[in-house]
Order: sequence, then C-alpha cells, then structure tokens
Amino acid sequence: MTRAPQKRRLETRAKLLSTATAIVQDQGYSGLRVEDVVARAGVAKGTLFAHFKDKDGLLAVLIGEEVTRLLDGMETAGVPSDVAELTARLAPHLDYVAQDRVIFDLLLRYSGTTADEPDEVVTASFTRQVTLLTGWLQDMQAAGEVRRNQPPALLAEGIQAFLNHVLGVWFCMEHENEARPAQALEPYLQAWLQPPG
Amino acid sequence: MTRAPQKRRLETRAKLLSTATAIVQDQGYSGLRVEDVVARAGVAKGTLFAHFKDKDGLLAVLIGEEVTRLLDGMETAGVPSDVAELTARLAPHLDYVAQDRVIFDLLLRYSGTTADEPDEVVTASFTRQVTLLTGWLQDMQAAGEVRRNQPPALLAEGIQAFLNHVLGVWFCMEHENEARPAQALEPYLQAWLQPPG
DNA sequence: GAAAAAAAATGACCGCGGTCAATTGTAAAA
DNA sequence: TTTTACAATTGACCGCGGTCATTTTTTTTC
Repeated sequence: MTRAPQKRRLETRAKLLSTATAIVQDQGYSGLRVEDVVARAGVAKGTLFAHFKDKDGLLAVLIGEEVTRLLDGMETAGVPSDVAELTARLAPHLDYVAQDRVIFDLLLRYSGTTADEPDEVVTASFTRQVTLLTGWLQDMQAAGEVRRNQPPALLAEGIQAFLNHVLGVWFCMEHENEARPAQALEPYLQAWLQPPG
Repeated sequence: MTRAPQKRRLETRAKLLSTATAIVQDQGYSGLRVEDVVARAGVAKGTLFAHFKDKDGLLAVLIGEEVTRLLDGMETAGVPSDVAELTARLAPHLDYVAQDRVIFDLLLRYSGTTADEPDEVVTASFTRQVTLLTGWLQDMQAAGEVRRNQPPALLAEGIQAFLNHVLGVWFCMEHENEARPAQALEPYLQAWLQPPG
C-alpha cells in the first residue's frame, strides 16, 4: 500500500519546479544546471533526485506542460480545412521545439512511447497528439482534402516522422537562412497527404 | 600554412582508433569510456582530445566507417525493382543502427548536414546515402514502380525521415515483440512511394 | 505523553567527459 | 652543433549529473 505523500514533499516539489521554470526562463533549457536548481531552491542535491528520476525527468515535466499548452491551442483551433492550414496548426509546436535542441532530444527519446506509463506528462501529450492528428485526418479524408487509401493513424505517424525530420535538419544548419521550420515542413505534408490523381 | 602531421601523430591516432574498435567489439558502443580507451592505448587523456574534438568525434569515425561499409553493400546490390526490395536493401542499415541507441543519436545529430564539412566521415556517408537513394528512386520512377509526381530527392529525404521514425519507435519499446525494424518500415515506404491510382 | 516506524532531506562522494598551462619530442634555421 | 620554432603529449584539474548511507522530520502505535 503506497502512502499518501505528506505536505512537505509537495511543497518541495513545487519549489523545485518553480525554480527550474524560472531558470529556464532566462537561461534557456540548455542552460539548466541541477546544481543551480537545488541551490536556488534551497535544498540538497539528493532531494531533487528523490523527486525526479534524473535531470531528464525534471525537464520532461517542464516540457510536457508546455507541449500540453500547445496542444490545447491546436485543439481549440479546430480541424484544418486543407494541408496548408494543417501546417499552420503545427507551426507553433515546431517553433517551440526548434528553440532548443534539448527539447528535441527529450521529445525524441519519448516519442515512440505508447501509453505504457501515462503518468509521465510527456508520454501523455504524445498520445494526445497522435489522437488529435488522427481525428483531424479522418475528417479531412471525409472532406476529400487528404488521400483516403491509408488509415488516418498511419498518416498521423507519418506527420510526426516529418516533424522530426524537419527539426533534425533544422538543428544541423546555422540558421543563417532563417525562416520558420514550418516552411520546410509543408512540401513533405503535401506530398504525404495529397489525394492521388 | 598547415604543416604535414608527423609520423608519431599518425601512429597515435591509429592506436587510438584500433583500441576503441576493440573496446566497442566487446563492450558495445554505449560501453565505450574515454578513460578506458586512453588507458589501453597507453596515452594521456588530453591526447585523445587533440585527435578528436570530443567523444562523439571519435565515435563518428568508427560509426562512419561502418556505415560506409553498409553503403558499399547497398550499392553493389543495385537498383531495387520494387518497394519490398527497397526495404530489404535498407534492412542491414536499420539492423546496425537498431543495435545501439548511441549510433542512432550520433547519426541523428549529423543527419541534416549538407556537405559543408565533408571531412567528417559521417557527413560524407549521409550525402552518399541521399545520392544513392535519389538515383534508385529515379530509376524506379522510370520503371513505374514509384510515384512520379514528386522529385526523387524529396522522396529520398522522406525515406530518411521514416528510417529515423521507425528507429525512434524501436528504441522506445522493450523489444519483447521482436522482429527486425525493417518490418515496421515497409508500410510507410509503401504509402510514401506507391504510384497514385 | 514516549517509543517505534516510515518518509523526507542531506551532503560527501563517485564516474566520466572535457580543458589547458606546462613539458617533452621533432625538425627546420643559423 | 646549437638555437629556434613549432608539433605532440601530458596529467592535474574542473563541471556536472547521479548515488547512497546517514540524519532529521513527520506519522503511527502503545
């Protein structure tokens, strides 16, 4: 029987999270140091690891929250009417991930997780993204905006593959040729989703 | 004017590489420790970093050699006659990368590099892979085995995206449901390459 | 209340990648 | 040969993530 966590523990966790959020705010994700977090939170280093499996575990919570927020935005925007609009819906997510390689790496590490450990925030948001995309694609198939000869779930996974591809390339160049990453995404989506004929 | 490297340097480099290869042989890529390499090679730690930018730089050479070997195999196998055969051609590469997450991570980090720094072995092999695939696809388009409404270069990049997608998922599951990763790849390639109609 | 048990927090310690001023080796210039 | 300039190597040192036996705090039991 697992006992309920006591108040002190919840406070400590909250303090760690808010401190980490603050640090990310002005150092960015890649500037986050465990030792800074615990110092500014006023706890010992070991404490952090009693609350999060490792540094990635902490990051996963922060990033998971953000991704959840982005998904909320996508969801309220509603079903896109064509591929261009679909790309636009995905653009904020791309911009967010493109901002820091750490985000990309972390998401990729969790990106295949089926809902085995849904307690993890990141895992949950992945499931949600696939579900959302699958739903959209189904509607778009019905509207004739998307090829119908493949199941929507497969098309959704393909979209994730292209998202990661575009981001992978993004992090390899020295963004001198700026432009938002979503711009690079569209041709792939067109080719992937366009109805035959 | 950069001077030619002296003999001693070349020997040291060779010793480092052979030692590292040996260690990978029986500990795997993820078991490779810089301190082990230098100890067994009989040099100081700093020496290694005078030869390779960082641990990844060393790994890139080892992995690059292996990938080059795999590409040689692909090349001699010749143009596949359909998507199933194409999948079969890619299977050895998938098996190799699937063996250790370290390989996957490293390749992904270099995966978008256009031939800016072709000195890097890995970068070179990437360029080569894209070239090879593009050539194949062109021929397969001509043979009517592959859709013709997209440029072969785009189709080739898409294949890379699916390769990485399949591998990403692969590393997230506890391969209880074994099977080679190439098996997971085929449906995507069919959907991506199949001619309309 | 005190004693026993469980939860939470602590910080010295470790592993490992990476740095750099100092040292040694090598080869061209005087 | 001696001097001079540069190439190559060295190893003590650092940063940072992560561990774990020990101590402190809270909760339960009597």
